[in-house]
Parts: sequence; C-alpha cells; structure tokens
Amino acid sequence: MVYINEISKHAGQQVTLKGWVYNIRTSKKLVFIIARDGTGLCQSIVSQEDVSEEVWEKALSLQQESAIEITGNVHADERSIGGHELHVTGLSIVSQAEEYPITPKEHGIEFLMEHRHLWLRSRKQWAAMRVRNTITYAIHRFFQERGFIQMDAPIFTGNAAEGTTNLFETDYFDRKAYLTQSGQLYGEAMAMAHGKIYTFGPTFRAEKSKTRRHLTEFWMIEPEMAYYDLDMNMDLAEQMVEFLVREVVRINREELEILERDVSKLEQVKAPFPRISYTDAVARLNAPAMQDRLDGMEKERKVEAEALKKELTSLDAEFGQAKKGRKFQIDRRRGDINARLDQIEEDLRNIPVWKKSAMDKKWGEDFGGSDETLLTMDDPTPVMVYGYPAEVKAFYMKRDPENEEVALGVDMIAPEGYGEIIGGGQREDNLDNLLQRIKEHNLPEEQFRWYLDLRRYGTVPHSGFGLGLERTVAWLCGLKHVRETIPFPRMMGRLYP
RNA sequence: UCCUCCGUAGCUCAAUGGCAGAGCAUUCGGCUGUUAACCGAAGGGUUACUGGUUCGAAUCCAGUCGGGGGAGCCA
Repeated sequence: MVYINEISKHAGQQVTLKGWVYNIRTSKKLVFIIARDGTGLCQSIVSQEDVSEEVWEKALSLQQESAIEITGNVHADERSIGGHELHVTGLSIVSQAEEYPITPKEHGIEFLMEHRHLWLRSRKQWAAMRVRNTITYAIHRFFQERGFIQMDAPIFTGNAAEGTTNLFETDYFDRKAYLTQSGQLYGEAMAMAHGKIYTFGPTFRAEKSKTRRHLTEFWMIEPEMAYYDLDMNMDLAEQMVEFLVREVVRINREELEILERDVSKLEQVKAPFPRISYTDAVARLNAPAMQDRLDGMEKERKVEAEALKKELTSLDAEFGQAKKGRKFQIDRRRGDINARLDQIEEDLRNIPVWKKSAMDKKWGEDFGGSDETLLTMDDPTPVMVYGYPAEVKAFYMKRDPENEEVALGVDMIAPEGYGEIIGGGQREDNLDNLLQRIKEHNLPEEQFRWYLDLRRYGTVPHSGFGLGLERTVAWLCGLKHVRETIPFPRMMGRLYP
C-alpha cells in the first residue's frame, strides 16, 4: 500500500491506494475518480478499454465517499491535482457509501456543523487540522527543547476560584465540582517542584458568548516558571509565538494554500513584537489620531459598500441571459458580496461604539475587543500590552513595586483582528499580600490553603501565561471562526455531534 | 441578559400581497481527458411552528422555537 503524499516517488510503478472517493465524474469510456486517503488527493482514471468488464461496472457504480482499493500505474501529469495520477488496472469496493450529504457544492454553516463528523473530510477542514497538529507538536518541541516539564493540571476543581467567570458545575459524589477554567494555580505548584513546567489541556468556560472567538471548551497551553519576572515572561511568549508561526510557514505551505491564507502576512511575524504599557495604550486610544483613523475606516466601508451594491445590480442584469457556468459564478459572487455587505453593515453599526469606547477610555478601565483591534492595526506582528490596572485583573497578579495601582500582567494581541491569544503575568509571591487580596476579593481562604502554602515554603518570584490554541490556529490559518480550528467544537447551543 | 440579521425541495438560494421556482444532489439517457465537467429528461414542497390582518399570505403583524453576527466576559 502506498500513501498519496508519497506517490511521486513511485512514478512509472504499479501501486495500490486505499482510501475513499472524494469526487467522481463519468464520460463515455472514462471514469475519473478523485481519491483521498488522508494524506492527500489523487486523480485515478479508469478507461473502459484497459480494464475488465467487472472493474468497469464497479467504477461506474461508485458513490461519493465509498471506500475503495485501487491498483494502477503512476503517471506524472500536469492536468492532475497533485501532479501525478493513477491509470487504474484493478479496483475493489471496500464499502459502498450511501448518498453523501456534503456535496462538492456550497453549504451553510448550520448544515456543516450538524455534519461536522463528515465535514472533517473536506479539504479546508483537513488543512486546518494539519496546521493545528503542527502547532501542537511545535509547542511541545519549543518547551521540551528548553527544559520545560509537561505536567497536567486537574480538570475537576473544588472551588469557583477566580470568582468572576461562569464555570460548568457538575455533581461530584453529592458535592459540587467545577470544570477547570485554567490550570494556572496548579501550574504554580508544579513549577515550584520542577522549575519550568507547562500544561497542555482542555479548559471550560460557561460564558454565554456567541462570537467567532469563543468556545465553551478549548485547549490552553500554560507555562509557569520559577525565578521569571514579567520581562522574562514576555521574552518567552514572544519567542514561542515567533517559533510557532515559523514552523507553520515552513511545514504547511500546501495547507495554507488550500486555506487561501496570505502567507506574506505570516512571514512578517518576527520578534521583537511591540510592547506597550497599558497607560500608553490608553493615551493612544484617546488621541485624536485614533478618531481620525476610525472616521477614515467608516468612509472606506461606505465607499466599498456602494461599489459592491453597484456590482450586485450589474450581476442581476447579467444573470437572466447568462450561460449555466456563468450563472454559477454569479451566484457565488453574489453570496460573497452579500456576506461582505452584512459584515460592513455590522461594522458601520459598531464603529461609533468603537469610537466612543476609544475616546472615553479612562485609566482603570479594561479594554474591549475593539480597543485591542485598534491597538494592533499598525503592526504585522502581535502586540504585547502590559501593566494593567490591578483592579481589573485577578487576585494572584503581582503589583508593580513602583506603583501599587499597576499589576504586572501582560496580554498578547494577535494582528488582523484575531484578538487576545495570550494572557499572563508575574504572580504575587508574598504571603501577606496574597492573603490581603483573597480577603479583598471575598474568596474562601480555606479553598486556597494549598496555594498559600506555596508562599510559606520557599516562595520565589515566578511568572507564566496561557496561550489559547484555537485562537492561534484561527489566526495562522486565516479562519474567520474558531469553530473550524477544533475537530468537534463545543459552543453555546452546540453539543452534537 | 441585551442589540441585530435570518429560517422556502436533500443542499445553496430566488419569488416582497396574486399559479412556489432555479442550480446542484438523486434516478435515467447522451457525451473522445474531465478539473465544482457538460447536455437532455424525471422524481422531489405542511414556505420552522402557533395565531392574526386580508377576497387572497412564503411575503404584512404578534408570539414561540432554531440558527448567524455582535456587546458584556474572555484564550
């Protein structure tokens, strides 16, 4: 058996492929089978003259996604999808498929999500999962090569720890348990045992968020390092993200092409990334230049919408007398235009809100999604914002020794509107300060006894961060929505399949 | 929780108060290598649901359910 991604090594030889029918076309004396085997696609040609009656009949009977074994000779041919094709001599049907719901035509998102288990076989989904795999593997390599130990934080936790966010509650032998929203606190304990550790696991948030950046179940990578301060933490985050981007660009050229990703944007992602303090970020948002920027954006959107509407009118006029093939093109273009017009409409509704949010932003308030996007507009790389007001950040964040109002936290915001991909910072290592914070936040001290122990027995400065895997995959793939970055996304209102 | 858009054939959509349609998919026929092939024919409908307005509702109104996008919150 030969895999399709190795078929070029077998030019001129007879090979057997085992896979599925991706698409099939028939002519009088020819059947074209696009076969897939998980490693790629390969066109196989069955010519009535070259095969037995039995093989010919089998080829004609094939349905989309039927499982097949094909034997044939490998020929280099530019007309074919991977540059090589198979001239079939033998064919056996492993299992004939029923009528396959996902045709090579267009489908809406609701239908595709309902058939996610089959959608995974489609080309773009296939490409996105391979990029995810590259990122996962690269994360392990990055940390392992630097002496980090991978350790697992528990998924059940007994406390509604950081208070604010909504956790999934579950019954744990007649007691309440919650699904973890972060492994960080446990990461701190593990870092005190091993120096540098990272966790790689699922995270659960019961937020009722229906946006392209949210899942209720997602994967987070959380390194935690003893004797690291905020600057060392930012250096590490920057090096890691640069490495991930470089690996994807190096390994997944073909996948990025299938995803129609603009690779030149990724090639510009080089360290150092801009680092801006929260205070400077607020000033930048308040500046008149930001208002002008947004006014400009509003005008651009309006001009674009006008142009698209004109194009729609002319397409409508053309549609009546268009030939079938052209009609198909027109339909697709109309779909694209309408989707873009919806997006523009949404933007035009939002721009005044963004303007107000930026202009009115006062020191002490947290940033919204739009503020973050505005801060990254000028840069091809992610931007790190550090030094947030302590009030808006979690109880465990260390305060800036020079300004008690400032927490030593950092967020990394991806370019192109992909939002926050990293949140982290230096942790409070002083027992008395931590006790004080726990009181201020009205948290149950008893639940944090073990966490406080870490400050009693050899406490040291330490830092860490959490990287959102799905948001990173979405950014590198250029996908609009995180639901396409995980095999089976869990969202508000989606638990099937 | 709030704002906003949507729900018509298996799928993607059209019909904007007057006979419910097209392309794809399916079945059948044709076609000299196709690239989402093409050409011809056939079958396929409780227009999400409930109620209202009207001579007449897919279309207008109210409610319910489901979905998309966004705010808040966040990775």
